[in-house]
This record gives sequence, C-alpha cells and structure tokens, in this order.
Amino acid sequence: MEKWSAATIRDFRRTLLDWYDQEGRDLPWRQDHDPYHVWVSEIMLQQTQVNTVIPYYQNFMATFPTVTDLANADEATLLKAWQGLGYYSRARNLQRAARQIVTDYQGHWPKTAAELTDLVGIGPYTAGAIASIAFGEVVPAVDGNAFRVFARLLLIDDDIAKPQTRQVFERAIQPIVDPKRPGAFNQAIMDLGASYMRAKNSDPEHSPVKAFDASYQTGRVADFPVKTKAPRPKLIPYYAVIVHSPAGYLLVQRDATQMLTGYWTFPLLLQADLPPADATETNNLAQDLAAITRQFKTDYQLDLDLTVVGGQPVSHTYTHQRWRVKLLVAELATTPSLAFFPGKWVAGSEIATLPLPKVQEKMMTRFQNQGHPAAFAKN
DNA sequence: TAGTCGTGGCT
DNA sequence: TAGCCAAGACT
Repeated sequence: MEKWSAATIRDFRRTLLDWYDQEGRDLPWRQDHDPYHVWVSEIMLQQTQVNTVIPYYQNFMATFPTVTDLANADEATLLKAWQGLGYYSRARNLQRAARQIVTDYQGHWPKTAAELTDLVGIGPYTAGAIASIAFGEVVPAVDGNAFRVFARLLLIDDDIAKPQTRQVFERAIQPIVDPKRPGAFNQAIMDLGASYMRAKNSDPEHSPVKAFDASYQTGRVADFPVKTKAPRPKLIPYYAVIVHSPAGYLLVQRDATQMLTGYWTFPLLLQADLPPADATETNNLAQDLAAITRQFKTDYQLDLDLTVVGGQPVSHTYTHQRWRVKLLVAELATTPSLAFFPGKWVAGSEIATLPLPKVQEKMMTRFQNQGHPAAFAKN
C-alpha cells in the first residue's frame, strides 16, 4: 500500500476539488445540502445508477416534500413511488427512519455519522455521506467508488468483497479527506469513480488525478480493486396461477417473510412445493396441474379448470435467484368467495394502480401477448 | 461471515 | 448470451 506525505495529501485535495468545482455533475439532489434531500438521494443511489435515480428522486420529492410527509404516507403510495427501483426494503426502511426522526428525535436530525447509523437503512457509507455533505463532518463516505478509486490510487489489494476490508479503506482515506470541504471531497471521489476511474472503460490517462494514481503509473489499473466474484443465481421454477372472474384477476400481496414485500403478483407456487411426481413416465406438467387444482380446491375452496398459457415461461433474474415462471390460467364464469384465500379480485384496468414488481409486469405482458390483448388495458 | 435483497445498462 | 457492474444494508 502506498503512503502519502502531508504535502502529497494537500496537493491531491487541491487537484481533486479544483476539478470537482469545474466538472462536478449538476444533479437534482445537489441543489442544496438539506439532510432530507441528501438522505433520500443516498438511499436511492444504493446499488443504483445515477440516471435511473433522477426521475424517481424528482417524483419522490414532489410526492413527499418533507420528512413529515414521508412519515405520514400510506405504504401503497410509498411502494408505488419506489416501483422499479428495486431493493424494496429500502423504501420501507426509509419510512421507518422518517418516523424515527419525527418521533424519537422530534424532527431534529442527528448530525454525526455515528448517530446517523442508528436510523434504519443507514449503514456506514450512507452515514458518512450524510454527515459530510449535510453537516460538514470530516469523515469518509466509503462506497464502491471510494473502494475502487483508493484501491487504485494507493495500491490497496485487500478483497473489497470482504466486510472487514472496509476498515482498511476507512483508515486509509480518513487522513486524506479535506477538513474544510469533506462533503465536496466525498462527492468528488464519487464523480471520479463514475468517470475516469470506472470499473469498466476507465480512462486513467485523462484523469485529473493521474499523477496520484499509482495503479496507472505502474501499468496495473486492471488489477485494482481486488474483488472475489459472487456465486451464480440459483434456478427456481414457479407456476403463476392467473385466475380470472367477472370481478377481475386474483392477486396476492407478498408478506414480510418474502422478497418483494408489500408488492402484488398473481399467486405464485413453487414447483418444488408441489407433491412429488411418481417415478413413472407420467407427464410432470399434467401432475403439477392436478396438484395445483387439488390444492386450490382443498385449501381455498376454489374450483379451477387450468390451462397452460402459450409461449416460453417468464424468466426473471435477481442477484441470487433466477425465476422461471410457467403461466397457467383459469377462467371462471362467476365470482367465487375469497373467504379462504388470502388475496383479492382486481379489475384488469385497476391492476396498474397497485405497486407491482418487474416480474409481475413481465407476466402480464406475456399473458396479453398470448391471446389476451385487452386483459389489462387502461380505461 | 456469508447470504439475502431488484433492476437496468453494458459488453 | 451470460455475466458484471451500479452512491449498500441487514441478518
């Protein structure tokens, strides 16, 4: 690992901040240093690209202008505002933290990184970002950009995929943070990491800090940062049961034990949960259809005549799971009671008003393209 | 600690 | 295409 002298540190700060003042990005959440604005933007930006966040941020601020508005919002409105951003626990934690601020802190923000970590959804990175940008605390904000930028600048070869590596970087960066402008310093590092010092297609030759870039000076940019790769997503087969009656489509809201908590989908059944097939030559699909029909009858008192929706199964890949969803449909002439089924009927024209995950949108599109073009038409 | 948790862009 | 990456936190 490289060690910088006090003179080098001063030179680096000046070079970095001069560049940032000239070339730093003009982003909606950089209009001011309001902690609410900084906080919401930082949560949205977790594992999410800037261009994706911009329209969500603008809509979010129009819908929930203050932390009090967010604390008082109903969950459906909140989840709808977050729909498509992913990592949906961020949205629910955001509201939990808003309520913490309003009730536990009487609306007064904690102003240090150490205190900010007590708010749900604020970890070491986000605490450093808010503390430095909104309150001027001299602390690093170590995100993926900071890992990458300083791994290259200082030739730090610790594996950034390992949790204990964070403190290595925090200790290395802390003395370099500009004590006069810690927020600008941290944001400048992020802008650098999103431009000249990207993970792929980096351009260290034209970087404003190339003179400080030990990886570039020694021809080893591609070797930093060191990061072990994640395991491959696991294939998980599902059946989606599309039940249509005069009252609309049968939808279920995902509970707190599941991913996509609070969002609505067609009923989904794990293929692995269905009664096992015989060890004979019998058709698996037919057996599964029979098992699903039996389950709806006995558990929910719903009589379904299931048919397979044409086309390929819907495929949707998450970070650690790859869903393969076969669509089934049952058309009912009359609307049965849902006294035994944990879901509700929703008119085709009303489904889009609910918070829906991407996989549900894919299933709806596939269904429409397989002989039901007007199923979810908007009125 | 290592696994969990979404989606879109890009190669 | 399949895989990696993008302003991580939580358990």
